[in-house]
Amino acid sequence: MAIELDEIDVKLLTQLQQDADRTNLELAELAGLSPAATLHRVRRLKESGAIRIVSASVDAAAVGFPLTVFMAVTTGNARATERFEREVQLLPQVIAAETVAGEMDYWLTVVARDVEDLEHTLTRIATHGGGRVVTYLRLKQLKPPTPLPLLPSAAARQKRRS
Amino acid sequence: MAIELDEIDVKLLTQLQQDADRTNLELAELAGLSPAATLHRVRRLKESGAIRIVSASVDAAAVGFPLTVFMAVTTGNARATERFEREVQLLPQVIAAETVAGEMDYWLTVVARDVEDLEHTLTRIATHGGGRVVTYLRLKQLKPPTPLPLLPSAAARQKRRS
DNA sequence: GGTGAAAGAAAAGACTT
DNA sequence: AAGTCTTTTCTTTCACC
Repeated sequence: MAIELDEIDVKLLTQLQQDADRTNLELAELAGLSPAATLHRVRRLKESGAIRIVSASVDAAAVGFPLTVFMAVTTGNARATERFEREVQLLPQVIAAETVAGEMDYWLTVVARDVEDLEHTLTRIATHGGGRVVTYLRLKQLKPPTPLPLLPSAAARQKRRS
Repeated sequence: MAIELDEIDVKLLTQLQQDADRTNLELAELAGLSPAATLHRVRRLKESGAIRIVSASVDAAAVGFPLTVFMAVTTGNARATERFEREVQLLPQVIAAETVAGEMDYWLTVVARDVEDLEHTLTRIATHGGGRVVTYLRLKQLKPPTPLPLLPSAAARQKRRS
């Protein structure tokens, strides 16, 4: 199931999660590998699906979205759920949505230019299948996204020993 | 406050949020701009802080973390809060944390290799300042992270007209 | 702030160990 | 699977608009 990673893969993935805006040469030096081998490894990590995408993280507040709100939502019957899921896809202010198991059914990330914009999105959700909706206004990042605490897989360690 | 963006900036930011793993040449073509001008624009967007970081998004499940859990947490007094915030920074399984205003005080993203690993993290949080803790097991992505619904700023539109 | 051309750097590929 | 070398391609800088 899980992709086998050796020490070098772990190094590469950890670096790339922190900063993917480096040249292959810099990355090679950080990993203690030749540039060609590094290129090959990184390509394999992308092809295997370990690396999903490389993307630029934009500062929402800096580009006109001072409000970020997290919303926990429940839906009722199947009809409401379907309506809700469709609305989530349609609303551009909903920049991410997850299905969850627990006290609520969905977790949304919503951005807004101002309170009016936010209220509009909230209303749309409430009137399109949203049942109970709990909102949390994002105040600040306490811990900015960190790399996954990766470890070389047992198989990779074994391989290295041989 | 907000950085002024014109139509081209919006195009570039939208593309880079979706895929930053393109050459400057490809990006230039998508934006309808010369490679040199594109390079200049992107550098400015990074320097201005509109682009925070460029990073690789790793598939947690694919690299050995089949469980992702969101946790809403409240803390009690100032002492508990301080302990909690310290613990969040220390636990590598907590890969992101936000301070929020609303029914709860914090929103955490936690990854785990198995149920035992998850239980360990939960216990650490509960015993280090965590008050009420509500967990939501992530089932699936309903809407994968989309680019911000950016618009050219009024000033930039004005400029273009002149 | 944009364009176009030239120099420098990096990535991709073939071959060797 | 990794290292070296060569070719190709991209990035970067500069002068000019």
